[in-house]
Amino acid sequence: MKQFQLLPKSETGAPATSPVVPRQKRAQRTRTALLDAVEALVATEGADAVTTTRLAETTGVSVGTIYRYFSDRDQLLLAAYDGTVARIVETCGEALADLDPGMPMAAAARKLLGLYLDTAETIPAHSGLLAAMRALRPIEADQGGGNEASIVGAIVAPFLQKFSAGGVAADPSRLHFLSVLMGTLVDLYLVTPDTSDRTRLREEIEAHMLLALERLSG
Amino acid sequence: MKQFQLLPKSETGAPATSPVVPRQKRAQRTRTALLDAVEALVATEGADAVTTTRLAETTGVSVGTIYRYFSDRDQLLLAAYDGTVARIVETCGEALADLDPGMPMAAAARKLLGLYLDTAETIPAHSGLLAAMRALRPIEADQGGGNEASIVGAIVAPFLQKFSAGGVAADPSRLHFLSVLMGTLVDLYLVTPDTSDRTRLREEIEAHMLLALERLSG
DNA sequence: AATAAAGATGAAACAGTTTCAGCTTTTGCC
DNA sequence: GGCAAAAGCTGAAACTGTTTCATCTTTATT
Repeated sequence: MKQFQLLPKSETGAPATSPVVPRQKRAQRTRTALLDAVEALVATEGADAVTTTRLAETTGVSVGTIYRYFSDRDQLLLAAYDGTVARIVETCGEALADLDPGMPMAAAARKLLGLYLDTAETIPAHSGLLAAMRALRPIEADQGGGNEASIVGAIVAPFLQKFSAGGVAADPSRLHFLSVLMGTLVDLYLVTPDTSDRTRLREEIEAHMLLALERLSG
Repeated sequence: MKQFQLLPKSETGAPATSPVVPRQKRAQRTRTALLDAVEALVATEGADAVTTTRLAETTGVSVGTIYRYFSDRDQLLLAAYDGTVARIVETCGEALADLDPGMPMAAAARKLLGLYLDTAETIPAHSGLLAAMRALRPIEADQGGGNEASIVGAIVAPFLQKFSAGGVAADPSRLHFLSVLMGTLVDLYLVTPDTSDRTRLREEIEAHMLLALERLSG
C-alpha cells in the first residue's frame, strides 16, 4: 500500500538516493516553502488536503521536487509536525532553564504544562499535525526515536534532572508511558473547542501528569 | 482524498444507496466472511494489508460486493474493530453483572480492567484494529458516537450506576476523557511485547484509571 | 565563460478505491 | 414445479493520489 515497483525495475543495485540536505539557498527556500505550505493547508483544510499535487500547485514547485527533500508523503507531514514541536519545545526549554531549582517539582511541572499548552494553541496547524502524526506513527512499544521522543529528550529528561530528588535517571519504558499519556491528552485538549471544557481539561491533564511523575520518580 | 466524482456525474438526486442489511443467509455469510478475512489479515500482516483487491481475492468475493455491505474501506475496518470490541464488552458485561454490589468500587474497577485486558489479548487482530481505528477516527471533542463510546455505554456507565456513591450520572465530557485515556493506554498495553513490561504497565494503567474514576465521581 | 554540481520539471507508471450496468441466485407466490 | 421480483454478485474501467526518472535549468567554481 505504499512501496511501488519501479517501472522497468531499476537494474542498478544503487541504494536509491535518499532525501537530500539542501546545499544552496534556493534549495533551503524550496524546502521551507513546502513545509510552510503544509502547515497552512493543514490549518485550513486538514491533513487530508495535503496531496503532492495540491502542494505542488500552491507552492509553485513541481511534484518531483517534493521528493528531493522528503522520501514520501508521510515524511513530509512528519517533518512539518517536527517543526511545530521544535518551536514549542524551544519555548518550554527556555522557561525550564529559568525556573528556580529550589521550587517544588509539582509546581514546576504545572508551570511547564501550562506553557506547553499555551504555546501549542498558538500554532493553528499543530492539532491537525498531531493527529496526522499519530495516524502515521502508531504507538510503539520500543522506546526508540518514537512519538514524542524529542519532547522527552528536550524537556522531560532535563526537568527530572533538575527537580527529581536523587536525580534518578528514569527508566525508558516509564518515560515512554509518560510520552504516550501526555501526547494523547494534549491532543484531546487541542481538539476541544469549548473554553470552559478546556479549563476543566487542564486540571484533568495536570492531575494525571502529576500522578505519572510521582510514579516515575517514586 | 476520498470522495470521488462519479463518472458522468450521476444526474439522479437519489440518496446513493447506502450499505445494505443482509436479508438472505448467503449475504450474511458473505458479510461475515469479509469481516473474518479482515481480522485474519490484520492479525498476520497489519491493517495496511487490507486492500479491497486483496480482500476480494482471499474471500473469493468480488470487489464490488464489498461495497454492498460497507460504504467504504474505512467502514470495513471500523466494523471489524467493532466486532472485536463487542466480544470483549460482552465478556466484561457478564462479569460486571456478577460482581457483588457491596464490594468497594476500586476493587471492582481493578477486576474489570484485568478482565478487559485478558480478553483483549485473546484477539490477535485487536491491537492492529485499535490502531487503525485511531487513525481513521481521530480524537474528537464531541461526546457523540465516538471512539470507545460503546465501551462507555456498555460497561462504564453501568459500572458507575452500580458502584458510584450517590449514583451520580457522570458528565459526558469526563466520560469522554476516560474513554480517550483508557483507549490509549490499552493500545499501548497491547502493543507491548515484553511480559514484565506488561505487568508493570497494568499497574500504571490501573493507577490512572482509579484516579480518573475518583475525579469522575468525586 | 566553461564546466560540474545542485536543483527543478512533469509526463507517465503505479497502487488502490469506488462505481455501475448487467448477470445469477434466492424467495415467495400461484 | 414454474416464474417474476428481489437480493446478491461480478469485474472491467473510471478515478484519485503517489512516486519515478530522463532531461532541462540554475548556481557555484575556477
